[in-house]
Amino acid sequence: MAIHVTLPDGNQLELPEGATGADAAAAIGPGLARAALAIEVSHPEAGEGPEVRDLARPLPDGAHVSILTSRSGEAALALIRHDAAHVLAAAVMELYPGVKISIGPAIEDGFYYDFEFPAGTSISEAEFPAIEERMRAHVKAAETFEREDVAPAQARERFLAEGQDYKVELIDDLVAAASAEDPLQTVSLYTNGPFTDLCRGPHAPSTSTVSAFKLRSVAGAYWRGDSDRTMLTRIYGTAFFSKSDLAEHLERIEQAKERDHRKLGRELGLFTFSDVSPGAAFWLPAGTGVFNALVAMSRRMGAERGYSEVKTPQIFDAELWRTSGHWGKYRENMFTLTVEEREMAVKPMNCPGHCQLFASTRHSYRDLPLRYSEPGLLHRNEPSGVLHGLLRVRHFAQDDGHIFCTEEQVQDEVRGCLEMAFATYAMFDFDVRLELSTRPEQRIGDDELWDRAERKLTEALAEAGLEYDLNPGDGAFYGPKIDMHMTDSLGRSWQLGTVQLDYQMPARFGLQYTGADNHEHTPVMIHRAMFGSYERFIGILLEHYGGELPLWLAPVQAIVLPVSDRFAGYAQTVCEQLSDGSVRTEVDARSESVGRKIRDAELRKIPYMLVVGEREQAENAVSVRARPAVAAEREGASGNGSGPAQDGAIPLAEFIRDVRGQL
RNA sequence: GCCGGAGUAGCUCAGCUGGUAGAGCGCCUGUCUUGUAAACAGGGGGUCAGGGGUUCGAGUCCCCUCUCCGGCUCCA
Repeated sequence: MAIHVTLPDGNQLELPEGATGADAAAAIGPGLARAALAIEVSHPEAGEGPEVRDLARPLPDGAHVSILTSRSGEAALALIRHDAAHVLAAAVMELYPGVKISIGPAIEDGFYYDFEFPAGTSISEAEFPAIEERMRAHVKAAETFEREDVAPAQARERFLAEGQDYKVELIDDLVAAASAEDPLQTVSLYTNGPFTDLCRGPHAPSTSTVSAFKLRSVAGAYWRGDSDRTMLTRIYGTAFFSKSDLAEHLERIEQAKERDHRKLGRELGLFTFSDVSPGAAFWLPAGTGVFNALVAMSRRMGAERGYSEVKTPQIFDAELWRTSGHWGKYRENMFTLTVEEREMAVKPMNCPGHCQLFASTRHSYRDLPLRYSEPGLLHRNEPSGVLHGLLRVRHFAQDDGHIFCTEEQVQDEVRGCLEMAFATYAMFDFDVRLELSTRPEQRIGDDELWDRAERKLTEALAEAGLEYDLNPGDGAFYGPKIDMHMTDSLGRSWQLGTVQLDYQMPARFGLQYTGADNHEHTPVMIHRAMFGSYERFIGILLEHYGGELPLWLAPVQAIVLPVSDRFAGYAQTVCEQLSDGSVRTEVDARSESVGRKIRDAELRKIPYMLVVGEREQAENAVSVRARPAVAAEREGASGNGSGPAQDGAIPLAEFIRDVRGQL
């Protein structure tokens, strides 16, 4: 009997019955046989989707197969990273007798393994060299990964005897998860050298492929992600097929550190942090300038779209938060205080204040939609461990807005929010990805209401012709939402704006409007933000642009550099004329060399450097040096793609006109 | 909040097993009067995160607190 499998090019391969992936590779060619790591098998007729399997497993007749080698991209990398996790566990078990192992998967960019070390043993990066040395020994030994399928009870007994409680729990859960009609027959064990692990697989034939690896960091991680359970020690590492790929990856990480917004914020003099107010940025003048430029943009765009800016208090009686529902669900994250025996809280969001505003007067359906905006200052008492630069703070400002409208208006309003969001993001070169989050398990309101709300969001997305990912169950407890995520220049994803439908809060606050039927109705509330928080958005922008902000956002847009003290007067004139033309300009009047002034301006990433001396003064001109990104944008610039663009002296009036055209 | 690590001048960091705190850059002053990424010289600057302890003596060892960093959990 022979079996037939189909190769990716459509050709059929005939193999003896019982042939394995390795046999298939060998049948195709000896080179491939050597390079093969695993095999992707799918069996469309049997309804079996693609699955990566060990080369040693027999192939089913009629399958479609594809051999994985080091050139198979992410799937192959994930395979050897998982191998590396086993090698790590093997090394750790040898070095630390009594250690308990839990799980060790491949992840994006690498792998980890979670351990419970014996009491009194703690691991730090100082131990990495010793662990890596043991790992290298296992790799050098080219230990084969042997798969064994055994009865769950047998595996359980084995791990129980070894004191591997986490493995026992995993087996128990696997057994429990299987149905009574279809009980779990076997679990698979993989052994490399002295180490055996409960593992679904697959693995490469041997540890020898894991040649370029590095342990990266150590961290705590809760067993099964549950904060009520044991904190395990997680060791992170990464692995590649070649030393050069590894080196390149480590280099990228170093470059990312250079773009860290916390570092850039300090270097560019934008903001600072202090022990006296953890989780809150102190904005320096330059950073405040960036902040205000964004606020101005938000105000302008809001005004163009029928928003009315409002201002509401920072501190409210607890009663308001009881009404909104925050007191019950969110109290731990609010800053509370007692004022003359009244319990009060600093606002963590603006919506209840806006509801209060709405309730302050009577409304007719003719007033709707009513769109309030407020760059509101918020405080949220985030747990200390989660604070992170500008990206996770306790004090921040939101470009917040709330729309009160009739149910019939919801769809148009949601579409309007999406339009505003895309108009906002168009100012930056982001790729924006949308996510629709639907009803969570914990929710208020009946299902009919949720059906309607979700349908309205879906239809608004469809009308706007937007693609989106569905995120079932991730909506807010009061309504479904559309979240907007961006991918930055380093490929990381960040959540920015949000559009949330809320049928609950208006009802809780007893908000009403008089309809055309002369009856009272409850409005629908839409919560929306484009930036999310200004702090977070600026942090993301800094990392995205590596600190080189677009011209219109740069705190200082041009700096005038007189070549000597004699031209300070002319420099001042140039500065004033630019400032009059709304270009944020400074003069570097220090008695320093031009080279020095250029260097300092470059380090501050100031878009335009204007050198002025004898010739410029005589001709009422400036010599322009521009940072590459800005030069590329500016018409007529002589930038050659790399390096700074330098024009000869051009008339000051012409420069001002050009720059204003760019703003 | 949890696990681990760290905190020395404005910044980046050095300071071996305990013996009265150092560099570079920045800053200030003076000289230089500068043509596209760092002129030269001199000077000021630190309760070594804060508090407690051990010791004849603590930046260094121990304990507590705070903050930061890397993760985990969380982000309604």
